[in-house]
Amino acid sequence: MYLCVMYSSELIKGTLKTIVLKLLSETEKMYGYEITQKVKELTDSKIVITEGALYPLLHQLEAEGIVTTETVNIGKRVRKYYTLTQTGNERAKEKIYEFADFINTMTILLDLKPNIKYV
Amino acid sequence: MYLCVMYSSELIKGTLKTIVLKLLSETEKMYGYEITQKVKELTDSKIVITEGALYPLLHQLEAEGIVTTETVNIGKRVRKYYTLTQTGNERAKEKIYEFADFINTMTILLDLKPNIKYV
DNA sequence: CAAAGATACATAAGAATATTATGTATTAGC
DNA sequence: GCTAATACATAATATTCTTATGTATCTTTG
Repeated sequence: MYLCVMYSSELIKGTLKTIVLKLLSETEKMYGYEITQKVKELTDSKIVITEGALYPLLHQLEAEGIVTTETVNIGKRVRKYYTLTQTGNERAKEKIYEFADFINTMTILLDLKPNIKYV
Repeated sequence: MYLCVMYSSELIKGTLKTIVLKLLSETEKMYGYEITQKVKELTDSKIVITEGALYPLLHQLEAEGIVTTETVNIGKRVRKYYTLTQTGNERAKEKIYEFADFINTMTILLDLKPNIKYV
């Protein structure tokens, strides 16, 4: 699940998958806890992913063939790494593009940043 | 409810309230069907609000004191206008600001548009 | 002028996703 | 030795949207 310190929880619903796919598309392989920490770090604690949302999602992604897993023993503790499959990489690109487009649409709709110039 | 032609529905969850509050903050008073048409028009049919999502939300906003209603008879048909209260205006500003900030965070997180210049 | 589509409201059952809570266990720091 | 952090997992609940259905009027078009 999400636990969002700054934003109302309803706002963030549905972005978790996009975030996870983006991180996995950059880092080759990551484990669950690592993902939560990375998101916290990158968003300055504005978005904090909780386990109740993350783990079920990761299991779902695995079931769909979006990721493959690899279990590694760190001492006596288990760590489960997730890696994007080829399909997963495509899905990641699609999701990120979709979100970028969504941001554009919402920016127009909410009349935000009326004068943006890409340089 | 939402019925989104272009975006996956999960992505848009939670933005409906922000959209409605934004439109009402611009137009003084609007009725439900008008809101659906305006959103459709402004987003080029990329976001289409459906009645099953919209009406319950409007009723909820009324119950919370965010909007007041005014029923007008157009011929034999009824039209229910919604107007933001003072509290509603504040909530609208908050929601829009929150979403703008959320977009910024997500833009960083997803590494979108690295070089934007505001002119 | 009849049918289809648009206008205009409303609600209810179901699905999807996140929240909250709980559980287990190891490791690090104080 | 205790607390916090690391690391996994799941289950009950809540929220929000989807899908479906219902009623009724008005407009357009063949």
